[in-house]
Amino acid sequence: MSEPATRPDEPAQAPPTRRESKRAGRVERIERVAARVFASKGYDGANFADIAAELDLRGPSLYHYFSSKEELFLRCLEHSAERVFMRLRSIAADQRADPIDRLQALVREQVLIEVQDFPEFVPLFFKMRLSPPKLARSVLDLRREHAAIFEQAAADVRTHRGLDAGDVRVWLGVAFGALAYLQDWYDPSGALDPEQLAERMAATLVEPFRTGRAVDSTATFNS
Amino acid sequence: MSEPATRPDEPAQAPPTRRESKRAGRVERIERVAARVFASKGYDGANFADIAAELDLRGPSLYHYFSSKEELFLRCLEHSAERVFMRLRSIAADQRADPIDRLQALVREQVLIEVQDFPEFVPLFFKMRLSPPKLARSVLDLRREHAAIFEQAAADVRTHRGLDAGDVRVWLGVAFGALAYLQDWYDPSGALDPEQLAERMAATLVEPFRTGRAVDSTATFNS
Amino acid sequence: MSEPATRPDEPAQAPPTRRESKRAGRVERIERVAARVFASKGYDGANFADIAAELDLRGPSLYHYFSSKEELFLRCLEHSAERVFMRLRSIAADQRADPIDRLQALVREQVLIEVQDFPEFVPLFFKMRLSPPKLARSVLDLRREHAAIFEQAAADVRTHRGLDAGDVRVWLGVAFGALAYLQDWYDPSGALDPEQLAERMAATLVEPFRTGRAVDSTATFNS
Amino acid sequence: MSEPATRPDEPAQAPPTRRESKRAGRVERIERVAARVFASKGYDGANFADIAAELDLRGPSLYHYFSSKEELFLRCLEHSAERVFMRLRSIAADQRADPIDRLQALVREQVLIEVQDFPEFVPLFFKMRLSPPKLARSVLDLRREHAAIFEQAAADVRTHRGLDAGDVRVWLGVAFGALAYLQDWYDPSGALDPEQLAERMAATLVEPFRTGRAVDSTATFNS
DNA sequence: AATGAATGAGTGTTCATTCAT
DNA sequence: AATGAATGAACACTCATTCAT
Repeated sequence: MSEPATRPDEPAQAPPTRRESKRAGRVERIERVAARVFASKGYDGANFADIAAELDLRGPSLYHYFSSKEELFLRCLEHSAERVFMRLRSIAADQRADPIDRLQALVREQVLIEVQDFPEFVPLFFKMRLSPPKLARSVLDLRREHAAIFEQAAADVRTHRGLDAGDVRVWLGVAFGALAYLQDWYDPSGALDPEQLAERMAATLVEPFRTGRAVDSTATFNS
Repeated sequence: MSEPATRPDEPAQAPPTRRESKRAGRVERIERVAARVFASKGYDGANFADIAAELDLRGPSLYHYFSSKEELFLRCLEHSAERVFMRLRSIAADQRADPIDRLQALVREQVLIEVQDFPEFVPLFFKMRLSPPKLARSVLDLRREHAAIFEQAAADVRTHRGLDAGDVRVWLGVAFGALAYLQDWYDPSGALDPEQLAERMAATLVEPFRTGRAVDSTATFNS
Repeated sequence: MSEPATRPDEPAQAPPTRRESKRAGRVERIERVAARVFASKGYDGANFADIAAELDLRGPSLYHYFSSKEELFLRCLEHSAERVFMRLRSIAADQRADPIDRLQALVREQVLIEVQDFPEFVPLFFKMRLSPPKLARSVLDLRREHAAIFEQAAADVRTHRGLDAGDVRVWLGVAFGALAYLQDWYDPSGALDPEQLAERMAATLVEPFRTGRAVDSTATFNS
Repeated sequence: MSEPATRPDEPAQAPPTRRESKRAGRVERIERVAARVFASKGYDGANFADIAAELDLRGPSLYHYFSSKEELFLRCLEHSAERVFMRLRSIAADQRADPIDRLQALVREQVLIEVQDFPEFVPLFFKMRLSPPKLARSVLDLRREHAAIFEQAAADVRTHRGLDAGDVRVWLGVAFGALAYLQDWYDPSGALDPEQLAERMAATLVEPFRTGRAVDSTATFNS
C-alpha cells in the first residue's frame, strides 16, 4: 500500500477524509462541466481554457485533477457511464415485463438520458482515436458494456418467441445510430417534448420486433 | 485523341485544352485523396501537409488548386454530393414504383453508397464538426438537400395512403442516424455482404411504414 | 510595502496588486521594445519571434499580453501617442505666448521628441505601411489628432493677424514632411546637436509665417 | 567579350538588333508598371504576382528580365531617375536665371515630377534595407546624385550673396522631407491642382532663402 | 518567351502542457 | 490549490524563386 498515513486500526475501507471528499467533489464538478463541453464541441474542438473558464478556473488548474486532456475525457465518459448504466440496468433487470416492452422501455430511457439528463453521454457512441492504447481500451470496454445491455434485451425478445438468440447487430446498429444522431437534429424547445420524442422513437425502433418481419426473418449470421 | 465527336476544324465551345484537362485530372485526384483524409480525421484533424504527402506533394502545393482549406473541403463535399445526389434522385424519380418500395430502394441505395462506393460520404455529410461558420452553412445546405430526397419519399408514402404528408422528422432522424452510424460498426469483410446489409437495413427502417403503426398513427406536429 | 499612502485596512479604489503591477511593468517593457522593432522594420517587416527574442522570450509568449500583432502594434502606437500628445498640448495650451512663437515652440518640441526622446515616433506615426484596414483606421485617427494640434496653432497665427483661418494644409504638408524625414538624414552624433537642430528647423519652417509671404498671401482654398 | 555572335565587321557600338530592342521595350514596360506598384504598396507590400498581373503576365515571367525582386526594384528607381535627373539638370543648368529663382524652379519641377509624371520616383527619398550591398550602394548613389542637384542650387544662392557655400543640409532635409511626404497627403483631384501645389510649395520652401533669416544666419557646420 | 507546377523558408496564431510561486 | 508565465509543437497560409515544358 502506498498510503502509510492511514491509521492501522481503521477499517480497510477507510472513509474518505474531509480533504479527500472535497477533492472528489471538485473532480465530479469538473467532470460534469467538461463532459458537457466535450459533448457540444467534440474532443478536438474543446480546449482546456474553455472548460476551465466555465468552472471559474484557469486551464492549468485542471492538471491538479487530471493528468492530460485524454484522461479528463475518459473520466467524463466513465462518470456519466456509471449513472447511465445504473438506470438502464434497473429497467433491463425487470423480469416481470414482456421482453419487447422491456426493450422499448430501454430505448425510451436512453432517449431521455440523452436529451434530458446526460447529454454528455453521447460521445460514447462514437469511435475515437485515443492515442494511449490504455485509454482507448477503457472507452471500448464502456461501449461494449453499454451495447451489451441492449443486445441482451433484443436477444431476449427472440428467445421469448422460441427463436434462437440470433444476431441482432443490424438492429443494434440502427438503434444506436438513431440514438447517437439525436443531438444532431432534435431541439428540445421544439414541438415535440422529450417524453413524446422518447415514446415515438422507442415505438419506431421496436416496431420491426413487433411484426417479426425485417428482424426475425433474417437468418442469423456470424461476424 | 479522345474527342472524336468534335469536328477538328472548329473551336466549338472551347474544348478543354490538354493543359486544362491535365489540371482537372489533378484537381480530381486531390479531391479524392483529400475527401478520404477529411473523412478519416475530420476537418480540424486533417492537415494540408498530410493530404499533400499522400499525393507526393508538399503542403503549399495544394494552394495551386484550392485557395484555402475551407475551399478544398467544400469542393470535396460538393464533388461527392453531385455524384451521390444523382444516384439517389434517379431512384426517387421512378414514378412507376410503389412509394414504399421507392423509399426502401432509396435507403438500400444509400447503404450501398456508404459501404461500397463512397466510404467518405458519411463523415463528410453527417459527422463533420464545423468550426468555420461559412463552411457550416454550405454543409447544412447540402445536408438539407440530401434530407429532402428522403423526406419527400417518406411523405409520398403517407399521401399515397390518403394521409396528409404529416411530419416524418422522427423517422428521418432514425433513418439518418442509422445510416450515419454504419461505418462505426459495419465490417464489409464480415459475415454480411454489402448487398445483404443494404437489404436488411432498408427493410428494418421501412417496416414502420409498412405496418402503419409507429409512423402513420402519430399525429402530425408542427415544429 | 510600497504603498504607504493607502490606509492598510481599506481596499479603497482597488490599488493594483503586486501581481497586476508586475504584469503592467512587463507590458510596458514589451511595448517599448516592440515599438522600437516596429519602427525599425515596419509593421510587416517586424515579426513576433524577433520582438520576443529581444525580450529573451519566444514568440508565442507575447500572446499572454497581446491578443494579436495588430493589437500589440496599436498599443505601442497609443502608448507613444499619449506621451507625445501630452507634451505638445502643454505647449499648445500656453495662451500667453505669441501665436507665432507658440507654433515655433511646437515644431521645436516635435523635433526634440523625435531625435531625443521618442526615436520610434516617426515610423510609428508617419511612415508605417498599413496593410490591415482596421489598423489603418486607428493610425489615421491618431495622425489626425496629431495634425490637429499643429493645424490649430498655425490657424491661430493667421487669425491673430486679422486674417481668416484659411487653409494651412500646404504648410502642414511641408512641416510634417520635414519632421517625418528627420531620421532619414539627421545624425545626432554629428556637428549639430538636437537642440540646435530643433532651433533651426523650427525657425526655417515658421519663417513663411513671419514674412507673411508664401503663406498668408496665397488665397485660401477649399478642399 | 562574351558575345561571340556579333559580327566582327560591325561598329563596336552595335545597333540593337530587333530582338534586343523588343526585349528592351518589354523591360521598360515592366519597369514602368512595377515602379508604380512599388510606389503605392512599398517594397515589402508589392509582390511579383501582382506586378506581373498588371502586365498580363504571371510572376515567374519577370525572371526573364530581372534576376530578383531587389534587382527589379533597383532598375525601377534607375529607370525613373535617369529621366528625372535630366529634367532637373536642364533647369539647374540655366545660368541666366537668378539663383534663387532657379532653386525655386527646381522645387517646382520636382513637385510636378512626383504628382504628375513620375510618382514612382518617390521611394528614392527613403532609406531602405537592401540586402545585397551592391544594390544598396547603387540606390545610395542615386540618392546622392539627386540631392547634389538641389544642394548645388542652394549653395549657389548663398555664394551669389557673397556668403560661403555653408551647409544647407537642414534646409535640404526640410525640402526633401516635404517633397517625399507629398504622396501621403496630396490628392490631385482636390481643390489644388498640381501646378498650384508646385507653385505654393516652391514658394514656401524657398522663402527662408529670400528673407535670409533662418537659413543664412546659421553658422555653417561640418558633418 | 512564358508559365504551370512545385516548394522552402517564413509568419501569425493556437494550445496542451510544465513550472515556479 | 491555483495560476501567471512561458513554451514547443503544430498548422494554415504567403511568397520569391526554380525548373521543366
